[in-house]
Amino acid sequence: MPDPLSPPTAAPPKLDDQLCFALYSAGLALTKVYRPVLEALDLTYPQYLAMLCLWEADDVTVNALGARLRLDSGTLTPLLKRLEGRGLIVRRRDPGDERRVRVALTETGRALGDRASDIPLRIGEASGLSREEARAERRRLVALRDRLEAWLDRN
Amino acid sequence: MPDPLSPPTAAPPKLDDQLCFALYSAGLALTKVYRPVLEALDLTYPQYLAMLCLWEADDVTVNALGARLRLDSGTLTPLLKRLEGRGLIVRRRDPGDERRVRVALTETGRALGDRASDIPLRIGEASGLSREEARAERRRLVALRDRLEAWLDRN
DNA sequence: TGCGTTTTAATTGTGATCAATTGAATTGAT
DNA sequence: ATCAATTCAATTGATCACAATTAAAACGCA
Repeated sequence: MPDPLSPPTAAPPKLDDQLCFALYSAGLALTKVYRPVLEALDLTYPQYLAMLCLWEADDVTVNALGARLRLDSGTLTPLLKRLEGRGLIVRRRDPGDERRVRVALTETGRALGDRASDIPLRIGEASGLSREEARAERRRLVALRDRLEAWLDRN
Repeated sequence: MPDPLSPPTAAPPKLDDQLCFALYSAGLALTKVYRPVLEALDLTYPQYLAMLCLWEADDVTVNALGARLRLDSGTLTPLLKRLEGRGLIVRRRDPGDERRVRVALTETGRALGDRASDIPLRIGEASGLSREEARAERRRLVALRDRLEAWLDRN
C-alpha cells in the first residue's frame, strides 16, 4: 500500500495507462492479422497500401504517393523497387521534369486489384467491429492523426 | 459519374475507407511526435516502452517483457543490448534457470524514470484530446487489439 | 538414469521507417 | 542569361518488427 506521505518524487508513467501504447500495440496486431490475409497476393501490408493508392489513382509521382501514405522516399523507393521487380508497377522519369519519378500500374498490377476486393471484409471480421463501429473508429483515428500532424508542423 | 450498369467486376478497396490505414498512419504520426519529446532522454519510442515496463516491474525475463510489449526476442534482444550498452539496464542469466535472461534496471536506469513523468502530459497536449477522451479511446483500442489477438490465436 | 520434448533466448535474413545527406533538375530573382 | 535557392528522388546508416532457425538448458517420463 503506497504511503500517502511518501516524498513527492516524480513517478514514471504506467504502460497500460497510455493511449499511445494501445495505439502502438493495436497497430502491431493489425499488421499481424494482415499477414496471412495478404499471403495470397504476396504483398506486405505497406506494399498493399501502396497498391491501394495506385488502384485508385495511377501514374503518380513518388511524392504524391508519399503524401497520401505518409511515407518518404527513403521508405518508398526500395518498396516500389520491389513491386517493380515483381512486375506490378513501372517507374519512369517524368519527361517534362526529370526530377520526378512517375509510378504506374502494369496490367498485372491492375489485375491484382480484382483479387483484393474481399480483403476489407476479412479484416473486418477479425476486428469484430460492425460497419458502423469501424466507421466511427476510423473517423476518430483520422482526427487524432490530423491533430498529431498539425502539432508536428508547429514544432 | 459511375455507370450504374457497369459490369460487376470486383472493385479494389479504397485507401481512405480503411480503419486499418487510419490506425497505421495515426501510429506513424504518434511515433514522430514522440521523437522530439524523447530526445531529452535519448530514447527511441520502443526503448521508452521497454523502460516504462521496467520502471513498473524490475528484474523480469525477456519473455515476460515481450508478453507485455507484444514483441519477440528478435526485436527485444538487440534493443535491450543497446539499453545495456548505455548503462540503463543489466542483463544476466537467471542462476536457477540458465535459459532465462533477467533484465534489471541500473541506478542510472531507475533515475531516468524521474525525468519521464511529464512525457504523457506533453504527448496529451499534442493529441488534443481531453483526459476523458483519451481514456475512452485507449479502452476502445485495447478492446480492438484484444480481438485481433484472439483472431490470431484462432488462426 | 537416460533420452526425447519443451522452453528460452539468440541469431539470421527480409522488409519497413526515418533522419541526414547527395546529386541532379528546375525555378526564380536580378 | 546567370547563379543561388529550391525541389525531388535516391542513398546511407540506424533502429525496429517478425518469421524461421539454432543451440543450450530444463523437464518429463519411462
